Amino acid sequence: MTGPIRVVLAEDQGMVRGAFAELLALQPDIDVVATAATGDDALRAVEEQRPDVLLTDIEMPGRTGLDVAAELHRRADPAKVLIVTTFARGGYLRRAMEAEVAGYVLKDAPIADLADALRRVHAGERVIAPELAMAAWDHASPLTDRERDLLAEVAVGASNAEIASRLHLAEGTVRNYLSAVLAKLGVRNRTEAAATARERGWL
Amino acid sequence: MTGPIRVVLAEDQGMVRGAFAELLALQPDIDVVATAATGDDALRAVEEQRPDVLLTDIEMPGRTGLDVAAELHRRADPAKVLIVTTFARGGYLRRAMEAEVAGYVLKDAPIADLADALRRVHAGERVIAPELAMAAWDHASPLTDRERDLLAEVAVGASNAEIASRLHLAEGTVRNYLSAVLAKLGVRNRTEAAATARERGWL
DNA sequence: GCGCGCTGATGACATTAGTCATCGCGAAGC
DNA sequence: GCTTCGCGATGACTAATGTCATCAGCGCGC
Repeated sequence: MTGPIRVVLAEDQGMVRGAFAELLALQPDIDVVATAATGDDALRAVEEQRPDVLLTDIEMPGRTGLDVAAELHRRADPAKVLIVTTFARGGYLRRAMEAEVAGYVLKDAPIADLADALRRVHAGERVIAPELAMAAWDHASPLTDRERDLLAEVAVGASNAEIASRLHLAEGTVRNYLSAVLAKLGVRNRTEAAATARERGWL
Repeated sequence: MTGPIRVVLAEDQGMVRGAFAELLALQPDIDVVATAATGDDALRAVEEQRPDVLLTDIEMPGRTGLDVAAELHRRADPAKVLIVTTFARGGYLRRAMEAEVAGYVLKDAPIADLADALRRVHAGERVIAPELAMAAWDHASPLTDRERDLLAEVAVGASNAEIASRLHLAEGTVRNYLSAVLAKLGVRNRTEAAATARERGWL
C-alpha cells in the first residue's frame, strides 16, 4: 500500500455529489481529492490532481462522462475510470468499453458497492455491473453509423429535407435510409423510431 | 421539541438512497425510520411508521413521488411531503402544488440544503427551490388537457389512425388537434413536437 | 344572455413520408 | 476474383400528415 486511493468525483447533481463525497471521505483508505460538476471540470481536475481513479457519472452538462473517458484513453492517462450511472443502456456500455473504462456500476446498486468497486478498480480489476454484463449485448444496435446519424436528426424533429441538407444527402436517400431504419427497428413511422431508439440508448 | 424528526425516505436509486439515508442519520435531530425504493413501498412505510416527513424522489417505478403525494393529500395524511428531484420541470412543480406538498428541492442543490429543507418543512414552512419559484410559470404549458393526451400518444409513435381509435376520435379531429399543438409549440411536425414536449416536461 | 374557449366533427387540399426496384462505387472477406 | 455490405442516388408510386375553413354543443365568466 502506498497510501489512500486518490479519487476525483464527477457528478452533476449537487446533492448526489455531496453525499457520495462525504461518504467516501469517511472511508479511511479513500481520499476524495477533487469534485467536479461537469465533464470539462473533471478533465481539468484529473490533469491537476493526477488521481488513481476518476469516478464519474455519464450525463453531465457539456462533456459527458463517456466523452471524458474517451479523452483520457486517447491521452493514455494512467487514471482509471469508474463509470457510475443510472442508465443501464447497451449503447452507453458499448461506448464505455470502447473507451476502455475500468468499471461500470449502476446507481441502482447498494451504496456499499461503490467503495467496493473503487477498491477493486484501483487493484486492477475490471468491474462491470452484473445486470449489464449479460444484457448489453443482446440489445446491440442493428444500425449502421450513418443510420444512427440520420436517426439522431429524426429524433429532434428534423424533416427529410432538413436531414438531407444537414447530412449532405439527397432527400430520396434520406427516405431510403429511414425506410431501412424503420424496418430494422420494427416500427412503422419516424416518431416511433425516435422513441424506440431513445429508450434503448441507440442515439 | 418532541424528539427527532421522523423521516421516511423514498428514492429508487439504491446508491443515492443509501447515501442520503446515511448522511441524514448522522444528523442528531433527524431519524430515518424507513426507506423505500418504490412509490408503493413509500405509501406502505408512511402508513406503518406515521413519520413527520416523507422525503421522496419523483421518478420511481410504479407509483411516482407525485402520485404518492397526491394520494396522501387525498387521505388527509398528516405527514408532510418534501419532493427532492432532478427535474426542474414546470409540469412536475404544477402537479406537486396541486398535491399541496410542503417542499420541492432539486438534487442540483448542495447536500446541506437537504437537511435544512427537511427541518424547515417540519417547522411548518413551505420550501420551494428558488430556481423554480420563478421559472416554472413562464414555462407553463399552453396545451389543453386533451391536446396533452394526444401528444402523449404522438410521443410513443402512434399514427393518427391509432390515436383516433385509442382516444375515440375521428381521424380528421386528430389531425386538427395536432395541427393546433404544432402551432402552439412553434414546430413543424409531430416528431419535433414530441421532442419539444418531452424536453419541457409537458408530457 | 352573450361571448369565449374547449371539445369534436367534415371535407378539400397541399405537402411529407414511406415503399420498392434498381443502379454505381468502394472496401472488406474468403 | 467474386460476393457481400455500407453508402449514396433516381424515379415512380401510395399512404400518411398537416392546413384551412367551417360548423355545433357545452360550460363558464361577467
